[in-house]
Amino acid sequence: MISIMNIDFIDLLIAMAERRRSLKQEAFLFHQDSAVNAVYVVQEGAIELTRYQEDGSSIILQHAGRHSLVAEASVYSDVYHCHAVAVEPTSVFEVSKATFLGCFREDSEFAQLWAQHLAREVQSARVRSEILSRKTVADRLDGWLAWRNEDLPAKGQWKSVATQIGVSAEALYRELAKRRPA
Amino acid sequence: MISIMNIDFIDLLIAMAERRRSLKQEAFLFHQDSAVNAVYVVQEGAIELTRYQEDGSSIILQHAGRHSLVAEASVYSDVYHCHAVAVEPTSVFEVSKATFLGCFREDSEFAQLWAQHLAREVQSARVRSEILSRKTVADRLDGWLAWRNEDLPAKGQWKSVATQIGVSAEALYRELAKRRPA
DNA sequence: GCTGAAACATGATAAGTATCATGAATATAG
DNA sequence: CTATATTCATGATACTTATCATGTTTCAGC
Repeated sequence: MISIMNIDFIDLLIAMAERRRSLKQEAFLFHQDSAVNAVYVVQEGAIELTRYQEDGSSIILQHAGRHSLVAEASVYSDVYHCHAVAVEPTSVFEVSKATFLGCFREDSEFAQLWAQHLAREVQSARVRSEILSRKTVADRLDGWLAWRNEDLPAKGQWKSVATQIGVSAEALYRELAKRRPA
Repeated sequence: MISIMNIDFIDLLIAMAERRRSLKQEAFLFHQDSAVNAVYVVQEGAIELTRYQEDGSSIILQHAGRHSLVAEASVYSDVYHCHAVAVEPTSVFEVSKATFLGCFREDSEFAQLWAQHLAREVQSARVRSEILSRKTVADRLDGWLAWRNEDLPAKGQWKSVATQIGVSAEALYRELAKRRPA
């Protein structure tokens, strides 16, 4: 592949950013049914996307952390199908939808990077599903380790791993203890 | 959006198909580390993508059922990073990678449809993750119902729902029984 | 109308985890 | 260096589900 393809799409988007917005915890980035005018990349903090149904039920669609693109699919919609709320103090980069779609149409390199980004997101989301469909903490941890085999564990970050693999921190500590050599 | 955008990308790919391949159960569609020359859409049956590590561990990357595109991310790779095996008698449509990338470069409508397809896949894979991170059968079923609220349940298909939400069929039947009015 | 296969259904048991509690080890700020 | 918060750690209990067993219903094909 061409060398230019190695640049990260998210970095590219950040470089293209036209604005920056800061949100207090609990503040909305956008509301369900409002018009889609821009795409956002989380600079710091986290945005949670939640869809509410008429019957009152709700479901989380995405938990977008640092350097995540918020609601990729919104690019292809006129209105948002979910609310976006900052779950902690958060700042985001903003690129207008017009700019984004313009680049996509005119710059085939940009289009390629965007598709590549999406394809990878698909892959990692699917892997997460497979990990979460495993029943025991041991199996899920094995899956997590098998997936990101390059960069091993994390120091002081096990708690966040617990969240990722959908188990309580306590259960993960116990599993880790079991694996520690005597 | 333009009306042409409503056509399904998968249907488009099927129409473009240059070949069709039939696989017996357990047959390989491709192997890890072999060159990527084509993309495949499942016509009938199912393909399971599994990645094996040096240490012997493995993880399922995708379970591609009818009308699923197999290993979207392979389009942006020279070699496959996983094995693809038919888990039942399966037939697939084949489109060469060259044709695919050519269309992407020259036909902006095709590119748009491809990105749109990927964005939707990202979304549904993320939703599945959120559902699977819920702990009880009741919560997962609620999530499943909240997600595909349009077309309700399924007749004679509850068992497959059980697989999707990662619970045993028995547990799902019990939950459904609880919800049935006296 | 049979027949075999698959879905549907429900009971009993074992296993694994969430949760609550409580405390030690670390880190971070002042 | 001390205060305070966070991670790390481990125990006990209740709850939920996987699994095995067994039986009923449904339905396509003959």
